[in-house]
Amino acid sequence: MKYHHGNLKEELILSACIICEADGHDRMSLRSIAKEAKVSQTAPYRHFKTKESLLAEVSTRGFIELKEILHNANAKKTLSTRDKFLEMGQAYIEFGLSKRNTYDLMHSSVIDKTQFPELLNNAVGTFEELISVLAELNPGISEKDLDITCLHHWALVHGLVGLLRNEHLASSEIDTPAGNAMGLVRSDIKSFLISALEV
Amino acid sequence: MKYHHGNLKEELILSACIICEADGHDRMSLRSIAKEAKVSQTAPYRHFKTKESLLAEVSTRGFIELKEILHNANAKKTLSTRDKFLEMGQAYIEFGLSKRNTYDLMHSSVIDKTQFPELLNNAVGTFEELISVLAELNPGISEKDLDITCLHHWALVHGLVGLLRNEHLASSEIDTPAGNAMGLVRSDIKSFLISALEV
DNA sequence: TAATCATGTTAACAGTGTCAACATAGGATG
DNA sequence: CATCCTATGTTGACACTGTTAACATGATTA
Repeated sequence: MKYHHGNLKEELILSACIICEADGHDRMSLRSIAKEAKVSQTAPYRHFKTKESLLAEVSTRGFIELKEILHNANAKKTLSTRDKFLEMGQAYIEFGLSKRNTYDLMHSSVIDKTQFPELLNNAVGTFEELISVLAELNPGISEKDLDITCLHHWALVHGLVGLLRNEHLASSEIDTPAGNAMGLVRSDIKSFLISALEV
Repeated sequence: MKYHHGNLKEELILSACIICEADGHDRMSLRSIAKEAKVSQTAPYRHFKTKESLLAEVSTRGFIELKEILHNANAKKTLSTRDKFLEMGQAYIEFGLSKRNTYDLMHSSVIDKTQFPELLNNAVGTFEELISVLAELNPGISEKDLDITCLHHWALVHGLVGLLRNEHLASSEIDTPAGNAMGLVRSDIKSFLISALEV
């Protein structure tokens, strides 16, 4: 057993990503991931000033992955602009629902993004992927209107993720208008987007 | 100093509401609110099985307050249906931004809503307030379409709250399209709603 | 009056983030 | 090659957390 691990920082981040997604960031302890890396409980402090800064790293990677997903959707050259836009919306929602807890962390207030510039940049970058399709979709639109339209659509998909994430409300076990609507939308996200975005 | 407090449960809930809003639910400790009530650290356990169930109470009250706010907006008889709808949207967003941390808790996954029926009912009830205006605004709409339209608008305002909550992104200190858009929308929520909802 | 039961307390447990003090190893410098 | 420095690891400790068990008190009720 060698004293120095060699690749501890990266391994801690990867473990943290897995545990955050599996259990939720609030149930992740530094000690448990240190244990998993077979390292003492304070070893992570050589690489991360606080728990928050490890979480910031996890969050950053989440945004990077999301950005890539959106970028890939946007890069499907066989699709029309409209379809690329729909594809991005759908991809966004699917990311939010499949990486539920990670998505949660990314929008959580436990991390002060101003203290982690790289995180902030990547978070803002999500917006820029959206901007690029929307600009293509609305030629001649003013910059201001473009920004606001973009925020509008971001809010829509972000909000939908937030509501659908709530399995309790969305579950069809509960026969309520809210539950029914969520069931319907969840089963056919694309149709919902088409009607909601009116594109 | 009397042994029995007399009104401990209610006082704990009120303290919890205040602390949750002030510091965020994750920074609230049972012990600290017990201390504030000048009671031993385990006294709360006579009234709440777990910390989660106290938080559930706080969340429930949040939904009740939100429902009332929406109901009041909807009850302004001098307004047209359209204006009542806009008023509700604006009231919803303002609640989300002013009761930032409470709103956070209400949509947090730390509470399993299926275990707290009253909470679940009140959460779902928010939807029903929205339903009622939307039904008035779209006479003859099918129930299914009504539910989905409602979810659509709920997602929009919910998502907007989520994004604007993120002061880091929204702050105009950062000169990015996202930051600019958020600044604009934040300063005139009603205009945004009018254009976004196209009503 | 006596018994019951809701509501309080104290003591303890395992778990947490974090810090200070110390240990080790490997690379840079003389 | 010897030495020192620095990055990276460890141990031990602190104050704090949620939670439980065992016990105390006092109001209600039989």
